[in-house]
Amino acid sequence: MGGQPVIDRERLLDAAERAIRRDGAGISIDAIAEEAGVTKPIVYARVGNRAELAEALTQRLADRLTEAVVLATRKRRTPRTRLVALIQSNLETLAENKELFLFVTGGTTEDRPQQTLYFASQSATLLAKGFAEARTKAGKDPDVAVAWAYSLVGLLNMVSLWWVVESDEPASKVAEQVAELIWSGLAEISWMKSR
Amino acid sequence: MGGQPVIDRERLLDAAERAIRRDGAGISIDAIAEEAGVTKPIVYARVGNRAELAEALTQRLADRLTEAVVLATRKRRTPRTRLVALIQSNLETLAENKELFLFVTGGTTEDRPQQTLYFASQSATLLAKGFAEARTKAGKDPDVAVAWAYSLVGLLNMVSLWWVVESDEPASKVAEQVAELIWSGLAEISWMKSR
DNA sequence: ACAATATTCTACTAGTGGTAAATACTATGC
DNA sequence: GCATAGTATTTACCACTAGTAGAATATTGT
Repeated sequence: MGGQPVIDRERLLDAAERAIRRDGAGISIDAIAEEAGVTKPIVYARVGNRAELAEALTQRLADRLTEAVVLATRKRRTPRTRLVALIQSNLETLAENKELFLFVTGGTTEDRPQQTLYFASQSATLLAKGFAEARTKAGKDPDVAVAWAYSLVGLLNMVSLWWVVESDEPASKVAEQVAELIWSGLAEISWMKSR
Repeated sequence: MGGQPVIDRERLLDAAERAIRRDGAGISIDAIAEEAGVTKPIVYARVGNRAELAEALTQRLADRLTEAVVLATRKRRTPRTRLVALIQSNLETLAENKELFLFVTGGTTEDRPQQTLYFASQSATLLAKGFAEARTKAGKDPDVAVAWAYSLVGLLNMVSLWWVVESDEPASKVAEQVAELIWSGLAEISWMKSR
């Protein structure tokens, strides 16, 4: 009784990714459906409205990101080199998934801020956990963990966006520069004369 | 020959701000026109399309932001307290202009990433200049300045977004926490065991 | 009064997200 | 083999928005 679905949710998300990669973040649901070889209502039946589509792709991108980061940091020995590797793999992964990144954090969904926060929280919660542990172990207040996590995720996001869209420098160089900031902070160079 | 314009560009931008404050970032151009007591084509004649409107409001918000920061940091003596003041005033100003902030960085304009970068660059170029000077003075490579500037702007943006949308903590507390990270960096607590 | 001209509004197009109702398809019971 | 029940899919539509062309209106110089 009844026909078989012609395409499942994962295939549809694959098609959505392809379409976004090809036509950019401003893609229409119709175009995604066409890429998948079906019509619009199918997309709504499988993945829901545009916000839910963005959410699903956010999940994918976040997974891809943490996977790459884990892979890249695993080989490094010292915390400092792990930090550089983390940043660099972040840059490179987001560059490889540029349009998807822009769709996920930018898309044309009404509740963009929520979307951005959702994307951030995927990475931030992990980080926050690590921070809280490390701070506790170091005998310091672990309360800073959440704020620090969002800080770093925001930092990485913006640097990635800037680098992907505007910079020509190699990822390794930018990663090293940013690592220097995150690692040592601003204390060394006492700037801020008036501004 | 010919009548006087019924409303000038600045008044129109004022009206746009009011409308956004009232109805949120997803506001339509029609609604903005209505708030201004005119019709849509007037908006296009005065400020251009949606992207240009966002750009103009971005400029306003960026100015407001730097003004507040300058005012807040002026009273502080030490670099460290100035940093805290900078962060806190950033948080508070963006909270006061919440919907405008969301419109500017989120809006529903097609080229959102460009828009976000534009907003960021408004603050970042200033910062970058300061960093370059300070680094040179400290005898270190000033090449890091741009990456650092975007890093900090991204950090501030995300922390602000998170704080404005989700956090209940007082601004002063979050500002202090974030300042600690930016000031001293991660070196102290050698985290990053595996992740 | 009248013409020239700037200004504004009305009315429209094109395209989007989203949905309801009609249609095509497939497996089963007889 | 064939009707039938139930599901998958599509067609056709609505509501809304960005953006624009051209009609209508008001103002001012002569």
